[in-house]
Amino acid sequence: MRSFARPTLKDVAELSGVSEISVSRVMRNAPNISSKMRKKVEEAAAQLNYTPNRLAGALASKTTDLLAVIVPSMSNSVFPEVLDGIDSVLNSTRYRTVLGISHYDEHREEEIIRDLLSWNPSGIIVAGFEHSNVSRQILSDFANPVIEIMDADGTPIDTSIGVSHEKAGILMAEHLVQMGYHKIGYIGAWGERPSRSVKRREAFEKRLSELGFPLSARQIESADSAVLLGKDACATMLAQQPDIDAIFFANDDLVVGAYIHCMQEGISIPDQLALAGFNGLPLIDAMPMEITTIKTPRFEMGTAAAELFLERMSLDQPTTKGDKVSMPLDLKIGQTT
Amino acid sequence: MRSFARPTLKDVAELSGVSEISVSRVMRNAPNISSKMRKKVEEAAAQLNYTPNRLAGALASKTTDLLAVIVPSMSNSVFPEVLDGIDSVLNSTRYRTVLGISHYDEHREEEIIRDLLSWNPSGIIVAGFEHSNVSRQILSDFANPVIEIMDADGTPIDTSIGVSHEKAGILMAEHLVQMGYHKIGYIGAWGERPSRSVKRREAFEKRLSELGFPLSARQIESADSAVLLGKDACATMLAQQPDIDAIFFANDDLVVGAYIHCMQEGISIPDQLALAGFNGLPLIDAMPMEITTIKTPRFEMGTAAAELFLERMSLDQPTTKGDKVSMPLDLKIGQTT
DNA sequence: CACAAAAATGACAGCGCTGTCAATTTATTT
DNA sequence: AAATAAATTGACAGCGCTGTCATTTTTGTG
Repeated sequence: MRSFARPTLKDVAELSGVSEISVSRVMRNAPNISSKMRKKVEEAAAQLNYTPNRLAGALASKTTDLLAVIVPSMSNSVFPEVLDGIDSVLNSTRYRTVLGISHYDEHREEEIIRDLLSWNPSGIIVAGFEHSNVSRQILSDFANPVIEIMDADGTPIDTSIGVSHEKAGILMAEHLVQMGYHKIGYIGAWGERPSRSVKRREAFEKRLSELGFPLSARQIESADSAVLLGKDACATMLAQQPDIDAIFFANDDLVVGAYIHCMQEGISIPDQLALAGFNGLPLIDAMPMEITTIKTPRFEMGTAAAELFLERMSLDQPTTKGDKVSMPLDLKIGQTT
Repeated sequence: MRSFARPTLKDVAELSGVSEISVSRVMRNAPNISSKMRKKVEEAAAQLNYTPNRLAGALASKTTDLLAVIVPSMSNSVFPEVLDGIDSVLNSTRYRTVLGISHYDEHREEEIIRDLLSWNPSGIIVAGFEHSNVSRQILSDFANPVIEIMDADGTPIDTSIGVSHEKAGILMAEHLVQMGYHKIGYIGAWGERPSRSVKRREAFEKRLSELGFPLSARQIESADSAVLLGKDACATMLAQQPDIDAIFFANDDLVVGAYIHCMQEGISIPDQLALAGFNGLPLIDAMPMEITTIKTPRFEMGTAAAELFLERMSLDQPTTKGDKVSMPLDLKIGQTT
């Protein structure tokens, strides 16, 4: 039995000679407190080193200052950046983040959703529109804001903030064809589990076909996206189809690996092979050559989601469903295409 | 007023015709429950789609299933990997992580500690031994496990799990001198705020001096460690002191930037300049050349911390202070030294 | 200065659950 | 079958706080 010998409201009330509820009001900065009262209570609280028990407060008020956040992965900088964005907005507020990592597994996501919601968070942020049916049901029933981030091509349960991966695919298809590449390959990772990368690739392929140059090679790795994986995948694809003249990668770490592979093998970029990535990770800024990519606003999706959450919390009707925010993509044309 | 029309224990109790406490027992898998009872209750719970309110449970039992985790940064893969490690252990348990990011700021760390502890977590994981006096006091008074991760050179408040940064500095000093480098530079970042990097550098410098080749150049950047920063910092150092023959970097992303700089500038590695990093980030595995670095067990520090936490929670006396765990470092000698 | 209105404070119940211990039922022993 | 032990179930209070509404004090007005 762990002991929390922490002082309670009662202790502060007794020491300062006022009622518990008044102490509660002072601690919460409620209105209509005389400065005399405030001073008395604050002194007593300081003397006892009192910290409110938020659990009790949350139970009594039926509101927690917790925001549940479920990310699919921590293995590249995408979601840490999103979390950083969320935190940057929340850290000056009373809200804290409760974290879950789903590892791109719908079933685990469902468990985590269930578990996190049992803490009665004031809202929940999840990635994408892809959830198990049960998850979707639970989230629909949840009385507080549900914010789906990262994607913009789909119907949100409540509110979504993200980018259009379809648009990204189309954008890149048009760019590559326009630059004169006709034998184009695609390399993905993670077994393409987040459906938004599937959407992106399919839109990419569709647009390529429309433009008359259907995809020449497609390779989806099951491992996590990583620089090394991109290097190997690129080598494999080139070995199988040496006539490929451009490759679009599902993530920037892959394209960096491919770039390094080409440097090592003396493959001239973009003459022999053009390379393009996705996300605009900080990593690519350091490469000797500017790498073509589509920048996604990861940190900003985090901040936007957190701000939207705060906004909803400040309304009378936080229950009112929100809408769908599509954030801009930025095709950064570098020297690799 | 947000409504949680969620069913409660009482609802389940009424539907199944038993007492609330029995429902509670079934939900918690308490011992001594007849299978008849279990079945009845579980059916009723399923029918109502009942989820326990952990807030109430936590208040009543004075134990939460929350573990507070405060990391200093999300801007490179170090702490995401640690979090991933923590999560990998915790996700099969009932414990959840409440996250705070201190941005290497003691004052903010203090606020976050205060805030997170008000949720009565069952434990807290913080980075390093460097805390404000108030933080240290609060953590000492905290009745549950306090685990300080990342470092091993210091006195833990309660328990620590980390690597010896002093040893790392010494290791690298010896390696570089042994390989024949005598004009050695050091490049750091983040304004060297986490004290463990200071310790590492100082041990490095001390050992170099002892070996007769004191540090020739030292450059501490104030920005966050990043590939691009390493590139620029390396360029600056070489411009100022072209005779430097080896550089030890505070983090691998810096060394990768420097490596790319050298490739771009035609500086031959390791003949003209030797490079060594720290951490063993996945990033360096993809470079055309094996980069010398000291691998730190980041994911493992996360798992070890979480396991230690679980172990403490399963004891009768989780209050008993733990000890100090020093995890091994791995000097990976590559082709850049 | 009397009186209404506004501000400040307090009493009380209860949020949804669990710890404790008592009461009941079932199993075991002689 | 009676007596005892063990397993199962329940009653009750209370965790530490806040919502609601009642009460007291202060302020403002004619």
